[in-house]
Order: sequence, then structure tokens, then C-alpha cells
Amino acid sequence: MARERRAIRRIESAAARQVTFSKRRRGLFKKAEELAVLCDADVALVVFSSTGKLSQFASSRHFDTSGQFTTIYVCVICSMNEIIDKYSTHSKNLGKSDQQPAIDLNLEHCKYDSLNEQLAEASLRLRHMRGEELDGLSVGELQQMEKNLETGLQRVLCTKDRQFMQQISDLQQKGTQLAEENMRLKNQMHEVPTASTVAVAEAENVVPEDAHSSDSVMTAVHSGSSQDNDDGSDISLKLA
Amino acid sequence: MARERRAIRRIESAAARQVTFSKRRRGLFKKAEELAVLCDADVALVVFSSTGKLSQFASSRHFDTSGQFTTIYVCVICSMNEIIDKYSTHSKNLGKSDQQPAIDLNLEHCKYDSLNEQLAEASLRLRHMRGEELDGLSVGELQQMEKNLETGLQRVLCTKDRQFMQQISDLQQKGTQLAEENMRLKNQMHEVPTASTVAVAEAENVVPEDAHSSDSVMTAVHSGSSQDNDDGSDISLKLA
DNA sequence: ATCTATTCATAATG
DNA sequence: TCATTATGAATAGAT
Repeated sequence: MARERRAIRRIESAAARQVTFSKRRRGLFKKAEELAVLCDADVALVVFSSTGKLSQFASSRHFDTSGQFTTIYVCVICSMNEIIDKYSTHSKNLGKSDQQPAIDLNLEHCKYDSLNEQLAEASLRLRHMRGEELDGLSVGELQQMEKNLETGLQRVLCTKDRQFMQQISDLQQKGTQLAEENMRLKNQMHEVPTASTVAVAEAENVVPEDAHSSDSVMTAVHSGSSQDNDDGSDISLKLA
Repeated sequence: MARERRAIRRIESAAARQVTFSKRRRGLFKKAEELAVLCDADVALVVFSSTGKLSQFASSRHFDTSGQFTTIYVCVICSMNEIIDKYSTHSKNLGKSDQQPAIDLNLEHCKYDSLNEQLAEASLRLRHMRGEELDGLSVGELQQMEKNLETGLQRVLCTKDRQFMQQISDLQQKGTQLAEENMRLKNQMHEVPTASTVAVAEAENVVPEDAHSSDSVMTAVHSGSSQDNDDGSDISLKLA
């Protein structure tokens, strides 16, 4: 693939071997990733260099934050184990029925296979719901799917609206409470001498600037950044 | 790497995906083997196609019969397991040294539990897609679902349209064939005595009115309703 | 690491 | 699936 063809035989020079290993390993992992993405395949790749260093790759399908199904690559033990489990199951199902105490094993196998089938069925349905692999379906099945999707979408929209309204209502309530507390604070300030007012304001760090009129106090509280949130919510508070 | 660069994104067409999968899988396995030989590395590669078919590759070092150390390539379970064992050992050494006081039994349990979890996860997702059990979800998750459902719905609609159009196209083709056949029949009628012509037309019920000029025959066939459909389709035939 | 001359993999097509 | 071929990618060797 280059200046000259290199015979596919162990490279004797350790240095050259290391260089070639680096180059080709990168290429191999890239190809593995491309295969996984292009063909929607699960790929697990484990490589030990001649010095014993491990590199691994596994593909996994997940939801990403933008809400689309995406193939992302997780080179972590967890994901790799999934594929190895899949592999183990597969190789156990095919072939070697020897060397096993047979009885319980078969029961386990049945349960296992049944679970696998159910999982396959469920993921096929999910893929259909995502609009994938539809080509084999009849028009009737497609119409049913359309109906299901429309129903699901409607319900999701309703739920979302409900949650939005709940949040708004919560925020309004919180706003009312804060406004009431502000009113109380304002009244307290009116009831004490001017010198104490300043002391209180500094001690509680509520009003960052010199506030003498009641108007300026209200303004400062409403426009302040939300350090005053005591429930961990990160939604900024805006009141009309 | 060919006539044109293909974007590294999931190939939508199942057929094209399958073709690309075959080609690229072969390439990937070849590269894996070459890396193992050239660089004296241990390589394990497990690939599940999107249809769930497994292919695997593993390299292993053995003494061959000539008494030399050689890297030979064994795509058998045994060899793969060696590497997976190596992998497992490696990943066990790093990090989690906990949770492993137990017996080998737990391996089976883990796999079983994992399958069960996956199944539960899949069916929950399905229920979510159908708009069920949404109350626990955040607004963000709901928005993702909304997007997914819209995408799925769009794809279902597209597929349905495609199938409708396919049916229409099939019917049009059939109509054209019938029209041609009618034309042949008409020509045959011109070649036999008038009495027989009428008899044939009535017997086959193809041309409803007296048709003597070629123009009127064509018109009759094209605007005729589709009693001539022999495949049970109930879609009416309209030709331009 | 970077740079090319080559070889190779593969996308499109039949 | 198989064969062909134009094209872009990967990479061997050198710096």
C-alpha cells in the first residue's frame, strides 16, 4: 500500500513493528467505526500489542442529547462486555452442546433464548417506530403504525404541555412567595432606623448596592441573579 | 474510497447497507489479520450485522508443526475465548476489584439479568413511544420523544406513499399491457368476418361499445373501470 | 511527526 | 452474490 508492498509476515525490527502497529491500528479502528456507523452493526475490537498494551473499541447505539438515535462509540468496559456477552450467548447456542451437564443447562437455554427472542422482537418494533426497516411491511401495517405514532405523539405533546404548565405554575407560586417576602422585608426596613437597615442589608448580602428608597430595594431583589434559589432549580425566575 | 466518497452515516437503503456491510466486513477482517501478523499482536474482532448475524475473528500465537513460533489465525470459539479471557482479566485488574467475591454461577446470572434489563428497557421505550407512562419524564426527554415520533411518523408516511405509488405503477403497467392486448384483438377482428368480430367482443366483454375505429378502441380501454384486475387489488385504475 | 509514491479498498455499476 | 473499474484512502519508506 505504499512505496513498496510489504509482505504480510511478522516484522522483525521492533522499532519498525511499533511504527507499523501505530499506523495500522489507527486505520483498523477507523474502519471498525465506519462499519458500525454505515451498516448499523455492533462491532467489538480488542487489540493487544506485542508489548501487551490493550486497545479496544466497541460501538453502541444510544440516544444522544439532540434526541436523535445516533451511533456513538464507547470504548469502555461496559459496552464491550455487552458485545462479549452477546458473543458468548451466540457461540453457546451454536454448536458445542458437549461438555455440559445438559439438564439444567437446557432449561436455562430455553429461558435465555426466549428472552433473546423477546428482545429481538422488541427492538424490531422500536426500529419500526423510529421509521427504520419498514420496507417489508404491508400498507395495512403501515397504517396501523401511523395511527400508533400519531397517538403516541399526541400523548407526548399533552404530557409536555402539562409539565410546562406545571413549571409555570410552580414558578408563579414561587414568585408570589418571594414578592410577599420582599414586602415583609420592606416593611421591616421601614420600622427600623436607617443605620440598622444598611447593616442588615450587608449582613444578608441581599442588596448589593446602597439602597435607601423602597423602590431601589425592590428593583435590586428582582433583577438579582438567582443565588436566592434554595431548592436547586436552575430555571431562571422571570416575573411580569 | 471509490467512485465517490460516501458520507459516514447510516446507510438508509437496507440493500445497499447489506452490500456495503459484506464488502467492508471482509476488508476489516483482512486488516485485522494483517495487523496481527505484521505486528505480532493479539486481535479479537466481533461483528454483529444489523440483522443479528455474527462474524468473528481472533488471532492466536501457537507453536506450529515446524517448531517455530508463528502467528496463525484461528476463527474459532476457542481462540476467541482466549482473547476474551485476556480482555476480562485486563479489565478486571483495572478499577473494579469489588463485586467479584462470588462464584462462576454469577456469570450466568449477570448475563440473564442483563438480558432482562435490556428487555425491560426496550419495552419501556416502546410504551413511551405509544404515549404511555410518560409522567416521570422530563421536558427534555419529552421533546426528544416528540422529535423521534415525528421522524418515525414521517418515515412511515413516506414508506406508505412509496408503496401506494408502487401499486399504482403496477396497475398502470398492467393497464398498458391490457390496452396493447386489446389492440391486438381489435386487429385480429379486422382480419376476420364482421359476424365473428361481434361475437368475440361480446364473449370477452372487453370493449363495451361498438368499436370500429382504432381511436375509439383506445379510448374505451383507457377510461374503462378496472374489472379486468386479476390480482385482487381494490384500487381503481386511472390512466392519463 | 510529515511527506509522497504506491498499493489497496471500495462505491458505483453491470 | 460475483466481476469490473475509477477513485479516494491507507500506508511503506524516507526524512
